[in-house]
Amino acid sequence: MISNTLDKKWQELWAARELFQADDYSKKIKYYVLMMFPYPSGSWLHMGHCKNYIIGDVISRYKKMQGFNVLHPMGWDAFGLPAENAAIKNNIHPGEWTDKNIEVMKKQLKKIGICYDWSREITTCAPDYYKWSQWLFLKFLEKGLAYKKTKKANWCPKCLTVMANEEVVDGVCWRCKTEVAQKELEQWFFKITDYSDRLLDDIKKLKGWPEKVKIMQENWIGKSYGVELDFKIENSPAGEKISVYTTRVDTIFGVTYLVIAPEHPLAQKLARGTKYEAPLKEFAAKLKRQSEISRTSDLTEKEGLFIGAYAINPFNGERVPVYAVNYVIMEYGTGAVMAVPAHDQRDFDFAKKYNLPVKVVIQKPDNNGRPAADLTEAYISEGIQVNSGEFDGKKNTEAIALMSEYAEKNKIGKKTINFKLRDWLISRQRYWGAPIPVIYCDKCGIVPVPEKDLPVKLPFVADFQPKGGVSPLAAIKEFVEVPCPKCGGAGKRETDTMNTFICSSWYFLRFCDPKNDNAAFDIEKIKYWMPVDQYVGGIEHAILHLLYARFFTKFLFDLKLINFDEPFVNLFTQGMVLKDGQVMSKSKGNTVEADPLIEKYGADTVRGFVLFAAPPEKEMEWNDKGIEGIWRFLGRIERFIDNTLPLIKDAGPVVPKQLPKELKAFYITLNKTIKKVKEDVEREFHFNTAIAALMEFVNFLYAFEPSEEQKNSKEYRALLRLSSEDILLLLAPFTPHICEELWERLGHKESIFLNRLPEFDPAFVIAEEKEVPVQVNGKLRGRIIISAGTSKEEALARAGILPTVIAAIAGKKVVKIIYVQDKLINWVVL
RNA sequence: GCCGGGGUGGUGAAACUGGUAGACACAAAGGACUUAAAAUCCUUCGGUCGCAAGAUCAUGGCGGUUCGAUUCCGCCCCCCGGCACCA
Repeated sequence: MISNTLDKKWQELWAARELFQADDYSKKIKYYVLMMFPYPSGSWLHMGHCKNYIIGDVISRYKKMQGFNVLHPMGWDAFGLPAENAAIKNNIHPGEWTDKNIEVMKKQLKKIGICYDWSREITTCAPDYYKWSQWLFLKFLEKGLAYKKTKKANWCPKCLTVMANEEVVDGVCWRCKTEVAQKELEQWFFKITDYSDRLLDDIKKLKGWPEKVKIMQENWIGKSYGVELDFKIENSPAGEKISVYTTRVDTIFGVTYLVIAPEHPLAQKLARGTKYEAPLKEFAAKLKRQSEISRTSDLTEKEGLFIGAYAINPFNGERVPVYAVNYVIMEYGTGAVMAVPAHDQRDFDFAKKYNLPVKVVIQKPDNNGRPAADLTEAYISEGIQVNSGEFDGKKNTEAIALMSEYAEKNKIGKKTINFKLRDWLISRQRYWGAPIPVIYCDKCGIVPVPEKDLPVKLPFVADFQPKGGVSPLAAIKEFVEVPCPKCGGAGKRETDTMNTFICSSWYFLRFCDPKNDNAAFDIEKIKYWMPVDQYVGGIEHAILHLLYARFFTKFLFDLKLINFDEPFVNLFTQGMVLKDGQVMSKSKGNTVEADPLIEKYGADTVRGFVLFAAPPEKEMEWNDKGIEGIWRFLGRIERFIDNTLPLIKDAGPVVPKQLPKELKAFYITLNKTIKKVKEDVEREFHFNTAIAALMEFVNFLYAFEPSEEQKNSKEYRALLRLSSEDILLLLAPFTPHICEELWERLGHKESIFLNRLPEFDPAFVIAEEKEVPVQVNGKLRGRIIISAGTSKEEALARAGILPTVIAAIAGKKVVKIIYVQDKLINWVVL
């Protein structure tokens, strides 16, 4: 009876009754559960996707059955390169390709019984959505947080566009895995670095986020406390100084040379006109050709050359040579570093190679004045200052503070904070994205497109291939050539489009008010629905999307457009589905499609199996061996209810206090099951053990044999009916179709989802009889069954007569008896 | 290298604050029903010894704390994820 016909029947009824539509401003408490919306890639849904949406669906239905006003929307992150590539390959418009894919995916989501409020569906490539993405861009521009600059940017030679640092993973493009190159280009940036501190500090507020994700964000932001110190250049008529940044000012007396990035303007300037000029130029040129990854990999051998200059250590006046090296990068700190080979591994490696002196200034606590020649590696741990003038004898951890103060007082340096986080590069040289709404005018400069002219619609183009670092839009004359909105003179439209992460940085807000033509969203609706109570998605977005979404939220909070500054209260990152040890994905060709399984077993079995196989946060290696187990389980429930239907059709309510002993134990088993299922779901979504508890209960029902006189008693019949109903209610979020169906067979006219989950009766969750393990010296020697609350004396008496216990104690001296009421008895003997 | 998370039967996994290790399933074996098969129902199912009662070993390895450790502590091995010349 479990079948696709059944799936279809209920899916249609749910849709027709608008059962899962969220109600703005309902008096019920709201609950916003959101899945990271997908890119409509057109691949048939595979089990990896399904797991994700099934988890969200269970949460959504469960919350609904707890009486919440649930918002569970779905949309499409529909701008992006695959659509464009498909367009180039198959000569189909990206929009058309995207729409088709959305249709397919939507149908599939419905087929596994996911209940979204489809009336709120949004598509980021639709003008009524990207109009507001553009509007948000203008807000950033207005506040000075969007700016243009020329910078060496990450360039993907395959996608033919630039990308943000966050999109470069292990030196390759996160999407196409091509090695990323560097290209000097003028680009649009969002000043996310203005929010570095808040993005970092507010991680504390994210109590409902996995520790792992928070740590990843923290590392990405990469805040460090240090000192910037000025080293004067010896014999420099212009009074040049090299500024270095260090987090280890305590090692300043150990500086034996300075290292500077070869592209540092000062390096070039100091070498000018000397015999070092030419080699330095060559060295810099060589590094420029090298990709960022091979340059900054710590496997790359350290290389460098003396540039002919000496610098003076501001602490002790020592004269040290300046080297241009490959291991210092211009983008971080000041682009120059003081080298302390004794206490920094990189400097140590370099010093060994070029025979530079090593001077120990931090002594290991357990080692008296170890000579530098002895060091086989840098000593980077804590210790005591030596060879450090007036700071000798101090703990280095204390010296850091003292020496920072000293530097500030003597005006040779200042305390500085550095971040690894860089500004977000948001322009892309591609067609299928939201056009950046600005116009260039020779007279007025960069002019924002007036709000009334939004959206700047993507024009229809024939050739989607980007050319020479510019978007295909640049070839559309009608698009590019527009009058300047300010002076009316000749203007040129920006042809870059926005990074798609912009569209996904605020979509959760649009779901609260998806049809608004006058604003991105209405503040009152936002106040009602936001923040998202439960966000669910893949760990792969731990930095990219989640950091950007937090940034947008804080920006909108500052504009007073929203009333909270963190978007997601709870975050759940589900484990990926693997096949042959690899993430399931279309490009790898290792997908297991959901469709055939749904055809064979129905949606409920597929859902149940995915949930039962492992806890949801854990990654699972796909194997459909176990699917029969869920199929049988659902069959057992159906048969049980069908078979007992004559007995329970008109059964009355259970009156717990009047139950005879045997049935009371039955009732307690039911209550314990309710408690366990709800606890497991509410404690980190452990659906697997919740389902196992229900299986156990069903097994109990099959095994239970009432006595002759109870068989047809009204108490027994009431208990059977209650059990059947509670099983269905508890199981409904997991396997909704069969539960609806059986609920109906029990005689209910309304959807099961309009009912509350059962509550357990706290007076009936403790079994009256307990099996207690009996140990001798912690080793299990037997078990006794006692009624709850049996006294210590009686329990010991009962346990003490067990032959195994007598044998184990015989001839030994009893030292102690451990007794835990109703739980454990343990004799300690010598 | 650093930071996270793991390592439990043939398999997926349970064991929530230290208290009966392996719940619940899959696979396997046997049985019942059936002309037969499927479906269903019942039984067995970590290793070794034993007819059995039971004994003994067993949660990556070695130690420690404890009456008692999958759980706490120390050291080590392996796997997965993240970060990584960031000064």
